Amino acid sequence: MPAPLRLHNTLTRKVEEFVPLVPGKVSLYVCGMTVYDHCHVGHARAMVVFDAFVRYLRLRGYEVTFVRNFTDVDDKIIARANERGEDPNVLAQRYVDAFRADAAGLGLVAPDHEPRVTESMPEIIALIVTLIDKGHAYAQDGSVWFSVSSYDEYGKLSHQKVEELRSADEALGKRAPADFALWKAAKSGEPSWPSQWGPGRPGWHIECSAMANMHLGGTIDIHGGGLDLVFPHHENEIAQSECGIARPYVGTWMHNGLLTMTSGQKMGKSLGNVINVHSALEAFPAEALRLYYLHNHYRSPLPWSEDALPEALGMLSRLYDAREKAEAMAGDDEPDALAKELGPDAAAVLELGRAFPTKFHQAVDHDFNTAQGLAHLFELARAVNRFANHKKAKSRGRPIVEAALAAFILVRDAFGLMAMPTHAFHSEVKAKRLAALGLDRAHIEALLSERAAARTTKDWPRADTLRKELEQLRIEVLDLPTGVEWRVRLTAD
RNA sequence: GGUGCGGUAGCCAAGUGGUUAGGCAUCGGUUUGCAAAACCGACACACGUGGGUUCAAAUCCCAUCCGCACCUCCA
Repeated sequence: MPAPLRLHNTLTRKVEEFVPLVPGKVSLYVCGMTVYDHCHVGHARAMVVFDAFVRYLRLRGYEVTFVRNFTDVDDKIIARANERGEDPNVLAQRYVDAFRADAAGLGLVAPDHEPRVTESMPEIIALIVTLIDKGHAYAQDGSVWFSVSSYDEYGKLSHQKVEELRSADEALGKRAPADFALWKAAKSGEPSWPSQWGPGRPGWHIECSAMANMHLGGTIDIHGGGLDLVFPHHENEIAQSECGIARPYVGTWMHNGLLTMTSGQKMGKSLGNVINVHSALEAFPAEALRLYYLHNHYRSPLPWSEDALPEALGMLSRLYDAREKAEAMAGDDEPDALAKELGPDAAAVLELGRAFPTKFHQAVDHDFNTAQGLAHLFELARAVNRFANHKKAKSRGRPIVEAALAAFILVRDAFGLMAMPTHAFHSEVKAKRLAALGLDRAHIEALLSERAAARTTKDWPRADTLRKELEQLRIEVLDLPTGVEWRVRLTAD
């Protein structure tokens, strides 16, 4: 039996027990990208949060069917293509490819289905026909509109009142200001598909209703997306689906908070303050982004700043280094007796490691509180480090840290963090930081070997001069018992 | 104007009425040839403000101030 979870439901605005329609199975639909530009670090938050959520559900024993769409026909795509004198389909495909590269870079698990609007046209048209037949929609001059007044629960997700809504697309043949397009009559030069109302294309919201139904069936357990989609997108999806397919449309609505700039404003394409995933991944490992997202609660706004990724990378290094110390320990004594012999720091690691799975799940089962789950891991890492200072830890400590090592594996499986061997992590960090700062590896290595030579002759002044020279290049030299290591400093000067 | 979310130490931040969450920064100490990392300690009587309920409030209630988002481009 999968573990019981509690999730915040936007519909009720409460954290409630999650009960899937079919015990043990979860159908999950997440709104994907509208492919008219690169994926930025705000999109990536939604992608990573739901990626980790899928991993966690599976770890907890649920059989998950995960669908994430591409919206590849849309006003914005057409507008962008016209600006550039490019075919909209070619432009959309280019950004689909770019997204796939970013998704791979971020280490996202592949959805079970990744439907595209252009490949779902018969289902979309069929749904519109049903809505017209049932009296929830009307055709006018080659377009089809959803009649909001035909659905008296409209507004239940976003708590908007129909009378309060401003109107857009006025004078296009709508009967009421709040009505929204299901099908847009083609204008010249736009991509279009034949239909009984004439050539045209789907409105923005209908595709998700149709594609969710195609791949997951009438009622879906969880629908996710960014908070900014609550209105109008998800509100309209509910109206379309509940009038045309099934009620309820969705059991639990999950919305992630938005990335904000330090000024408090959100990051948005329209504000021109975006950082692309691609450039973030050139300078930082994907796990640093992942940790940055997951060390906050998914529903909170998340401030972006220059320091966000360096700080997250520092935190990640801390975890990797603690794990490495534990991995390096040997010994095969009976753990409880050994803990008694080695003292309170050993006993603390043993106890924290053993308690970890319970504490971790308790935190994360409660509305996916990844921040609190990770806090427990940091607590454990500190205990490991403290214990590792003991003289006998390296030769005999392995049984003491065995449970702590299992904790790192648990977090890896749940969140996709700590998935690399430590040396691979550090060499990826080095490569990316060197590239980002434009540093020359050969030059650094020459300075390092010169310093090594000075140290063998105990020429300390020369060694220190070289250390300072390297420091100015942002290279930190570590004289470890196992040999000389070096790292690229993360923080700004 | 309408609908929501939020204000927790220098900064970010979790908190599900009852024992120092966590991270980052700065400053001391241990350690180190010098450093770094790590550990220990300080910053720390933290919860926007004013009332109320309670044996007990960051948490519940009322009022109030401030910030942000959404109200047909948005993850």
